[in-house]
Amino acid sequence: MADPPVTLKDVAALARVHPATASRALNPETRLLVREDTAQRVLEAAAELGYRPNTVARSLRTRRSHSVGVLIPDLNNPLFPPIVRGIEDRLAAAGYVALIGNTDGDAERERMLFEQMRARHVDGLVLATVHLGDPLLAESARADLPVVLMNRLAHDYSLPSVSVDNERGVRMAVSHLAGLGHTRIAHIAGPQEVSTGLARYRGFISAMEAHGLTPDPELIVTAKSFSIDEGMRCSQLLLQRDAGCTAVAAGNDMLAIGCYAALDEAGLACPADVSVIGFNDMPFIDRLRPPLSTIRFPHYQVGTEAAQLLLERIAGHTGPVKVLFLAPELVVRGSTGPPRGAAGSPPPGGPGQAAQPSGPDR
Amino acid sequence: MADPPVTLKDVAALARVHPATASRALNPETRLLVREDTAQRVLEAAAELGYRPNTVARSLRTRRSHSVGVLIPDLNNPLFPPIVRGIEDRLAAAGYVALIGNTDGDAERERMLFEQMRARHVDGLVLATVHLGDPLLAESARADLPVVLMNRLAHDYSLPSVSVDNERGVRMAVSHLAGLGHTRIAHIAGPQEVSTGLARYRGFISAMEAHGLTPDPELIVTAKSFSIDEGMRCSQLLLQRDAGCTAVAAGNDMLAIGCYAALDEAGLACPADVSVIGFNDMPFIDRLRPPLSTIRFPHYQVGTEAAQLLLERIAGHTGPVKVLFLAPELVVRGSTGPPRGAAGSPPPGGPGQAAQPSGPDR
DNA sequence: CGGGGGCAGGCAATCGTCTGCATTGGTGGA
DNA sequence: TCCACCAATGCAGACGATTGCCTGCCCCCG
Repeated sequence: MADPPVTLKDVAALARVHPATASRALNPETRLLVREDTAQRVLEAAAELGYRPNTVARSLRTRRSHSVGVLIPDLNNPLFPPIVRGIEDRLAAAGYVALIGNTDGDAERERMLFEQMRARHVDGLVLATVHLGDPLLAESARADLPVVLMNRLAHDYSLPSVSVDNERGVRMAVSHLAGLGHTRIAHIAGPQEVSTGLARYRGFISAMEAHGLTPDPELIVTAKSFSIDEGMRCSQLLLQRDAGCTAVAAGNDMLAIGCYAALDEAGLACPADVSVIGFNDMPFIDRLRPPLSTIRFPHYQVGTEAAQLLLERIAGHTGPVKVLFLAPELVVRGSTGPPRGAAGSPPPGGPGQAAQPSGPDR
Repeated sequence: MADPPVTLKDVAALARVHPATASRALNPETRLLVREDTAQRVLEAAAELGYRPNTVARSLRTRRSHSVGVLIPDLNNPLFPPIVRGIEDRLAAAGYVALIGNTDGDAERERMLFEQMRARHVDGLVLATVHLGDPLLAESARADLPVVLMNRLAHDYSLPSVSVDNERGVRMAVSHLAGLGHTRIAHIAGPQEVSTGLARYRGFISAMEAHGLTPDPELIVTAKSFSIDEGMRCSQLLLQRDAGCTAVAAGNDMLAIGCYAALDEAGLACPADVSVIGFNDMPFIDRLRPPLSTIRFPHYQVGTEAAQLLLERIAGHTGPVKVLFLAPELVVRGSTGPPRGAAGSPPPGGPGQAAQPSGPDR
């Protein structure tokens, strides 16, 4: 019933050559070691039999699995699907596949998955889960396992990584709000143990100062995680303090969603009472009411670039470490407007307005 | 620099046994062939050296890759991340990994990915992309490759599959709308080449009849794909026809989002002018304004069950084919209410109301 | 006419693990 | 005392592809 698997030996037999010759003929790298007509004969034989090389055997011999591990916090976070697709697409083009692992932010799970990946002899790793000073990095180095960081960075710049320019993104957000006339701008910061949370917090501080505004500690709350619940909790805190904030720059879109919920609950209107701006431009975030103004970055491209960098390391490119920062972009939608009673510029865009190229942020 | 990899031979040497014995001691299945104390010695040696079996070599020998292929249309469709996580989690518990492939609805891409999977000697496949009468199914059968269908079904019930009870789900939606007093209920049907689109369409027809309502062809539009754009196009068509519809049962949530956009554009309010109900209860769909009423089904569980079924087939369970239908559930949110001017029952729920157990749908 | 050189392709080892079969040593029964 | 038998372990051959090395063979030049 099941077809007997076709092996290299079968192909060789049909082409009347030694398996070794067949192997060489089939491999583009070594084809030139074989006479043109012989190679042709082998190729035909392979086609006729429907030969498919056994990747497993090949891997054993060449010590290349042509697979890479990808560790992310949670695929359910809408941020990741596009990134993962970027990775997978780029990898597929090079004959690689990705093994996805979800850590759920749990260090133990992360370690377990890491072991799993090693056992499967992945040729490299893309890590989106790294905490500042993660022990996995040292271990990967010891094992000579190429690693690329994504989205988050290690504390030094010693590893290839792809990330968005978080500082710059937040500056764009703050500039936008300040330009609308806001002065009491709050920040819901992400967790400070991960580089994105930290970078955006720093960006916020420096952007405020650059605009001659003093960041008020009363107006800064730090979330324990990038989640809707935490966004809500932090926003409630902010509202309770009653420090007169008219705009909120959230650490990411999830936190912004939580902020929406808190405003709703408090009977406040967005953007009439409080403007909100997010970060990431998650898929479907433009379908909220009001559509969320946010900082976009090219998710898919983060994935492709990360894969590209990793493939280069795997191929043995040993040049200087590349650290890529992709440019963020301000997307003005309906959640940001001038503060109540301001005689300033009119709201720059209604719902559904097209993205606006990056504003004057430096 | 790089650690020399620890092999079975190394472990055997340290434990002063033959590699074969070490192998048997390490494998729970065969451990009882080895004397207790010997096994213990081997285990200790393995632990001391940090031995990790080479999965590649093992696969070559046992012809089990401990990996399965998962073909889905597009990971960016929010429906899939939870399902994929379900699959991955269940598989991981059994020592398997998933290779994800995105077909983008393209038959050629699908075929290519299928070949890729076969080349990698996956032990089985989970297919969420099957078109009615897909040739891949025959091919998998020829290759003795276990297959589980997900979300969509083949036209006969000859393959293990996991799916939601679509007919019943739509009946629940229609019952809900009819119960609110709607009689002019439209349906935006999904593509009829895939079983979900077809089943929901049929469910709609029969549900209407069950409520003594005649389904008006004027009020039924078929989308070419489950996308926002198509939902918008179909809704516009519906509104142009001006056939007096007061409620729309969309083939899925994406189509419903498109419907929102079309209503917006036409200056109509939901649910005051037109009620809308979706299908799937996608993540974040409850954050729309108004929050979308919809039919929920347990995404994650679809994934775990599919993985479970596949693992059973892989393990050689050869019993009767299981076809699983998971129960849908009506989730009433803010997008459905009584038709304008109806003196009927008050709207059953405001925004954010909790899910309501399945209504009287039969 | 002899030897050097280069091209094609064959030979065989190897990657690390598993497993059918052979071998050992010990035990119990006739 | 001898043999049959069992349990525990060793042996060696796969699994399928790759690759360093070697052998022919032909050609060219001296």
